Amino acid sequence: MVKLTPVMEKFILHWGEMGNKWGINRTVAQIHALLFLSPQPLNAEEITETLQVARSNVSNSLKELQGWGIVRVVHVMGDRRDHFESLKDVWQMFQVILDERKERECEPTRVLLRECLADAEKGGEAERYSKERLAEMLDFFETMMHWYEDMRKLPSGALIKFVKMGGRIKKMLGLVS
Amino acid sequence: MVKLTPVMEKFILHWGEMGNKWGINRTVAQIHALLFLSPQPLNAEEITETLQVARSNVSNSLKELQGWGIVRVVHVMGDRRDHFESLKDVWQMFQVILDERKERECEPTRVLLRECLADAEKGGEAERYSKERLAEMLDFFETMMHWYEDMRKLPSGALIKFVKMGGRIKKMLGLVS
DNA sequence: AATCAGATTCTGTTCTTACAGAAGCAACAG
DNA sequence: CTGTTGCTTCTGTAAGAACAGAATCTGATT
Repeated sequence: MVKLTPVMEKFILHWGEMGNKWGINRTVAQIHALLFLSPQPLNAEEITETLQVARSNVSNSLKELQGWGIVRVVHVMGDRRDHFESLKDVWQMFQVILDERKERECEPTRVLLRECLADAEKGGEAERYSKERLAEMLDFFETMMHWYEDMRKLPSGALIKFVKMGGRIKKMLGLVS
Repeated sequence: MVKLTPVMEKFILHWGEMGNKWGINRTVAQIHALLFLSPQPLNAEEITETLQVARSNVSNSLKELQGWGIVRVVHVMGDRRDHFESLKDVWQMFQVILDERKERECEPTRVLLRECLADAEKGGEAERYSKERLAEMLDFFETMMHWYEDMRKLPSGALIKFVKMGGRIKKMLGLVS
């Protein structure tokens, strides 16, 4: 049985709320928070007891988290049960989440926008204005997604350094604009 | 009465689903999409008819959208009714949305993480590991939020140019790292 | 093969959120 | 002052998501 410290509890609850606001199931997020804070991998039973939710719920939530790629199964010697651990590197974790949301949500939107624009071609005058607006929207998506892919490819050290540069970017922009 | 073209309908429905996945009410997102695609501001009645939802629902959703700052009221000469229009500039629109989510969701998380770390100080050994993990998490939030604020401050033209540079950033990084 | 531990899937319940329609309120017009 | 228009708030209902517990499945052990 995992005894939650006050700090752990506080964070886990908040993370659940956060998840909720971003369209992620509350207990899924809580389990993620728990695994993130746990020094050792936990098995499903332990999670059940610690968070006081049904075993089945934990099972499904863990599957979801594995689907996102931020939790994985590990095995402990002499124990048949699956144990679960979260990615611990925060940068990597968010990168994985962003990758996933890009594929699941942005990519389909990009496709749809392209379709809409193609349809709008055939629609003549009636679709003129929509076409304009959606073209801008598509441009935005394309641009951002490309940009993300470029950043994504950087070795993670370089990326972090880059982001941490913050304000100094301005000067660089001066150089190239 | 606004007659939806096939393209408008397609986009509005998709935008509703999108919104949903990101924790935004489906009809709120649909109304936003409709206003985004509408060449003229619409009044509540027109929205009600076009999307086939209750008047009250439209009223509340519009308030929500105004709260986010991406829809505003305008008035038409000789018409007492409020009319509503969406921001039309996509870049500006997403900037506003990000600003808002940063304040509503990221900022409180940053605060909470700071609190957790302070609490963890007093917690002694029991909180050692949590402290480590949460410190990294806080660092991530601080870094990203600062970075966003820096980018945010750029004149929008410069920002767009910057993002559109995409891959060439790598070279610049080479320069400074 | 039978049993057991562990994990998943299924089913019905509960809780939440979204929503329609009614009622209420405010501004204006006659 | 009264009726009308438009908007918002309130209330009950309905749809959907989350969830507990039961049932089922898997595969390891004896």
